[in-house]
Amino acid sequence: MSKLTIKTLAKELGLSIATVSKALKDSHEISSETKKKVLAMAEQLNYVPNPYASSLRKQKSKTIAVILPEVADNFFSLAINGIQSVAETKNYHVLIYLSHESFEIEKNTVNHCLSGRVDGVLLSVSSETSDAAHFEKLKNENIPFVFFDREFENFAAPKIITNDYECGFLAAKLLLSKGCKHPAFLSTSENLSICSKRSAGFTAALTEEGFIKDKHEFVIDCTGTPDTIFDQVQELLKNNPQIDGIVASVERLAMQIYMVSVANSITIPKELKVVAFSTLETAPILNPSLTTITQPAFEIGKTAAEVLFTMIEKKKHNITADSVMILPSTLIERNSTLA
Amino acid sequence: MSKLTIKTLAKELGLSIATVSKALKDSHEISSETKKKVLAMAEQLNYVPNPYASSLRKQKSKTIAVILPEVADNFFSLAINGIQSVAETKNYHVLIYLSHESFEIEKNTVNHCLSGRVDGVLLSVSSETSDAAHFEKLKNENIPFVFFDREFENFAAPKIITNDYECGFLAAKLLLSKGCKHPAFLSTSENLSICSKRSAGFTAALTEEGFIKDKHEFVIDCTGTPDTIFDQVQELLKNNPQIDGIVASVERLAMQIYMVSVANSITIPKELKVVAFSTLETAPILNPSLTTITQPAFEIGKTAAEVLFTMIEKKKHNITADSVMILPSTLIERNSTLA
DNA sequence: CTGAAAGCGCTAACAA
DNA sequence: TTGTTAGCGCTTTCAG
Repeated sequence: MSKLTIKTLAKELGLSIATVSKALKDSHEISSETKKKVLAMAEQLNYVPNPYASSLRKQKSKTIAVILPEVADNFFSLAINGIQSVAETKNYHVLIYLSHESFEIEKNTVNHCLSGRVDGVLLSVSSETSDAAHFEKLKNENIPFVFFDREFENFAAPKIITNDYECGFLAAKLLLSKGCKHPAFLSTSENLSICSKRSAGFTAALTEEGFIKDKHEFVIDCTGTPDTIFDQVQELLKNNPQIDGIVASVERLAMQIYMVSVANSITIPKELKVVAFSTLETAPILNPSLTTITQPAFEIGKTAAEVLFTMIEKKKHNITADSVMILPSTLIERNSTLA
Repeated sequence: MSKLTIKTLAKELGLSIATVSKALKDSHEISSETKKKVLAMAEQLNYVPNPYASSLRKQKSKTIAVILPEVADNFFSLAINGIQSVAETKNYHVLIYLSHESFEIEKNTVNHCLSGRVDGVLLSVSSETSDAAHFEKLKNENIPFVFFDREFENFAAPKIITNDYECGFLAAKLLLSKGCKHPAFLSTSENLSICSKRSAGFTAALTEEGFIKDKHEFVIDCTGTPDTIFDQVQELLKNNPQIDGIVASVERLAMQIYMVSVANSITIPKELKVVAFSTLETAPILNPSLTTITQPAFEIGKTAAEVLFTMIEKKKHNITADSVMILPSTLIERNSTLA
């Protein structure tokens, strides 16, 4: 099967390739007669234009990159869905890259985006990311990009995030109102914008109630691979039996808390109350049902994509601090925090 | 910032672009002196080659497409993870497309893959897909592709699937062994390979036990959007109080069964036993914990990608029926099927 | 070992 | 309204 290019079409039709090209894009300088013929022939021969030739020529790719830490995660799955939903309407293609929470990988991936491969980038930073030089490069090359969910603080770029601080605050207040005397905050990485904000809100609430002396009494950094989290949580609860309430900063931790409580016959909510930042669909049918702070994951992805396309289309790449959008999460009380 | 191409590099170094190009790919026909200089300059200037120029020239894209029904789904998230894990080692890029279970969208997406945009395609068919003409085109154009999880039956192509029939059989046997007299199978679409095989296994088990006259007594097609599934399931259970056991053919259905049982005070497992095809991480901490048939989702994605790359690399596109690989699922008994 | 030159398939001036 | 032509940035013969 010899390849089917615009040249083949042109020859077949007895027209020049320029005419065919223009007809294919419905240019006004082509007669509708010709257009019809061209379209018909293209249809018949099943012609599909080579996107790379076109990208090379036009210097744009109709493609965006989504760089995120992980895809096997409810939040990110939903966010990708949101992103796709707008990419589809724009006829854009979506390249997915996973950083696996690695700074190195994130940097390399961002670097590849400098090649013209993509017209824009959506990014949720890895937990290891400690410097913004790679983001700076994107900016210098004038490649539109938008942070979603996990931003890099102090770097000016559009950000679509949720109200993490308030929700941390709310979570603490909820636990206190339910009678907790020793609430703890399980963080994954204080390096992460979402975690540090959530824990700051948490701490603020405790302080407001006259609770805190030593921050570390209540905020525990629970780093480690998924495999080790169970052990860490178990250790923590064993060594600190006074803990009677926990805020799980991410979904993964909440599940491990439940696992540990099953394994150690800790009854939730009687002995331990739990509230989790989570988009788990199964929260209502857990044992006990789980009180969640649910992020608008789909909306965050969707909005981030919309902002990105605005930048791509308007070439208005200089949107900065003022374009931080905060989509609020919802606290849904369930049985894991019953008084 | 003027664009940084291989030409700029060449000028900067006082070499020809051909030499630079070869040096960049570590060609043996270039002296190591020159190579070193070129690499250094490329590094310093932060040169990133334009992938589209290269793709156009070489007629290959270093990109694969993954076409699947949905991404906000545990199974597919895990599968994508598996796919990415191998794409990364091959330095391939991954384009994600969602069919949203629509035949039309799937066809269009597959058509776009005919343009040379991708070197290969991984596909899990939509529930609406009823004909294979678009797959035939891929084959005619010699574009390697592999089905994963949801295949198109009677179409010869490599397929990485799980042992759906056996598992359907097993699920039925389990329910019967726990004393169920009226087990039902909740299908989403009998059009789907996975559903029809699972239900066939289910039916076979019942037949073997002398159970069945009318297939439709026990196999219920539960189509509809996620929103309506709750109502459908509720309706079903109300109208058929004799049903004392359910096999949920997909994860989504299992959750709705739980929701319905909560809303209608049906106690699982006493009044209703449930076993679900699912990769839900929260299965052990549901109320009650859910008996699952868990697919090796990551492995399926990974293996599918590996097979695809074998085809891409060996240009051995004619792998057919003999390359169907079956990765077995695991039945994990939990409290939702307690006798 | 290095360089000149052709061309991948398409678009966009510019001419006709 | 249609055609000619010059590249987009890169790879790859083929000559030197």
